[in-house]
Amino acid sequence: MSGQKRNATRADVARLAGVSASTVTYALTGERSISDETRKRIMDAMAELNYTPNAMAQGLAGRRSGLVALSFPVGERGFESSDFEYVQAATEVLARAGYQLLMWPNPIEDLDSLRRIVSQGLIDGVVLMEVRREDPRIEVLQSTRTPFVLIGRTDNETEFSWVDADFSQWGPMAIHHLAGEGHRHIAVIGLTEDMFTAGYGPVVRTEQNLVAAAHEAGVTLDIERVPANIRAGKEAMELMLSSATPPTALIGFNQPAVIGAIEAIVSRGLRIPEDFSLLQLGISAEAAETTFPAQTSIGVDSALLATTAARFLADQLTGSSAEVRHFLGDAVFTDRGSTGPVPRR
Amino acid sequence: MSGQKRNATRADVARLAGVSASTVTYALTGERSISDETRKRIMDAMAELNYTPNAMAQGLAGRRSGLVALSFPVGERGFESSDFEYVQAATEVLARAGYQLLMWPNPIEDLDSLRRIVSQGLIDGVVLMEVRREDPRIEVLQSTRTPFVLIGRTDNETEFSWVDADFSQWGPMAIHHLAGEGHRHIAVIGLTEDMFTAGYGPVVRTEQNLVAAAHEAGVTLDIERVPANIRAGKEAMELMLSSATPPTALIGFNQPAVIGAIEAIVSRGLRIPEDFSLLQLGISAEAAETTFPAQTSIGVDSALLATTAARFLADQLTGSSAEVRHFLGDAVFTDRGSTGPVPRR
DNA sequence: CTGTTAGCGCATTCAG
DNA sequence: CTGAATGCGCTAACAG
Repeated sequence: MSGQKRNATRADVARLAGVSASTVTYALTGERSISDETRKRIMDAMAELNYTPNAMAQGLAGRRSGLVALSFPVGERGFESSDFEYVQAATEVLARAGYQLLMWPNPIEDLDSLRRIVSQGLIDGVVLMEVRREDPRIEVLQSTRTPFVLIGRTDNETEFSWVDADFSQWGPMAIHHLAGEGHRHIAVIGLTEDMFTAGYGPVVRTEQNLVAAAHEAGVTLDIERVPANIRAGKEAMELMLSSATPPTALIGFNQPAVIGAIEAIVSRGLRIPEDFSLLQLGISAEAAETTFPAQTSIGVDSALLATTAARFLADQLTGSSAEVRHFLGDAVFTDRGSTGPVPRR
Repeated sequence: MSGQKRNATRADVARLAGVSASTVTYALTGERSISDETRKRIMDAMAELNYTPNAMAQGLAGRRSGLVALSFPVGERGFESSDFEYVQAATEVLARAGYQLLMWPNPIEDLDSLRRIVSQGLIDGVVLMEVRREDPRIEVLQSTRTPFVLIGRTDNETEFSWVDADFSQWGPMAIHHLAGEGHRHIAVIGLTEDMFTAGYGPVVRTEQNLVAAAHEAGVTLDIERVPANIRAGKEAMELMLSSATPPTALIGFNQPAVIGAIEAIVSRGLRIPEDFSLLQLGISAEAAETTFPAQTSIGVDSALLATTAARFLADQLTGSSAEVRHFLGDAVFTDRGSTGPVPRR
């Protein structure tokens, strides 16, 4: 048992196959034609030696590492169960383009680490998640000339490629659905403004469009903006339900608060959806199905967003498209049975 | 505007500082002593040129890449909100040891990709999450001689380093707490057996210890094992509550099912904790606080586990400890107000 | 305390 | 269709 100390190198393969080292490279890349005969010998030798090209050497000699980083600042809001859809979809698309996706968990503020890792020549491109309206990571990537794509938008929408949900559709779709069921007085539980402005830029428009659509449909809105916690949602809902003309439906855009709202609704003896309709915006499937009752929702196809972002980046990296590209994902309605016709009184 | 085409190299720094190239390296690593005078000149030159060592070249020439992969098969159960604690803690510990943590999202079954990435010489070590009782990734890592540490245990506990929760403490701690509040008849909602055996190895012991502790404390147990979904939990709880001698407390080890159980409890008009006590095992803080009411729980300090795992691996990588090491994290009780004294009838 | 010299494993000219 | 020669940027002996 000598124990193979080191991995086989290209030279080992060349020797065993009886060809020159560069021929092995060409057999691998297909950059120039090779006789079937020699190719087979080389393939056999590679298999026998269990050869894997050394990524460092490839990276040094060539210009690319084959690595793409997904900047996923986990501290930003923790993980959401749906996030894995993004990751899986992006991983797959990039793999087909010859790139490995690695998740970079460091916080948005950790710009030094980001600058370091992209300056090191380790990373060919970056996909940014949890994008803020003004995102400091962008300057780092631009100044290091690193290709990148955003999942989300900054205030500056034109300069770089991004994909995002088309929030403008959400409000009208929600109103249309509930108004269609006869609801005329609808409660809205959103986020407090500071949450909005912090990073959730385009989301602000959701509410604007929602208000406009309500006007148009002749629906009265009772809007509460509360912090993202259960208690706040419960209190807000109790308040609205105890008004002289209580709402018959709730549009939520604040997951924890809606859980509190459900509690308030149920503890009043109201059944969902028979007595009260519930519709939530922008919630992951798992989160929507983890409450009781499950929540009918309007959101975006996360996997589609991620796939598109990955394709944008891959095209940029392979040079097949250098232009700035944008993509707005359509709103997706998912019926989980929490809405119904307005109750007859 | 010439536009700096390429990044500055070590040679550029050496030239500007008027020293030899290797001296620059030593100034960086501190592997040998350097006069303050020259060090300063070198540092200045690096700053002026905005120099960052090329990771590929470092990796090729040296033996290490400085990269550690966290095998985090996201498809396994999606993300849990608490997972980011693992990641952050491990990232930090490894950063201090000079390693960058990257998350590797590919599925457990994707052994080819795993083999490829570790054979490429890109990855110095691996931390495995979502460990199964028989985990195929281990063979790949062993055969490629890649250092690794498990978060979780396999059936084979002795051969490799791991960290894990000390599940054996959970049952007794739960019984002790509830018995101390006077509860004598306790419901248990666990997972169906196939879920156990699939991957959740040591967890089986949790129930064994729980049963033993109940015997000792003179507590009667009503155990239901159900699939991990809301409906199953609701039905199980309704069944148990409608028995002749209904339980006064619930120990849950099945997050979705407990949500259903809460629904069943509340809809009977029972208040938590005044009329009924609820205690859940192994739940993340966020999940526990996202339900209404929040759930008192017994679990493990995830960050501590991750920190320890990272330290084990770092020691292995830096050679400061080659031995196999194990760590069992103590049970942690977190009171969120869902348990109380048994109601007087 | 500092400089010189070999490679690390591979991609890519350049020749044939 | 194939081989030989250079160099990617750096580490680590080896020499002072």
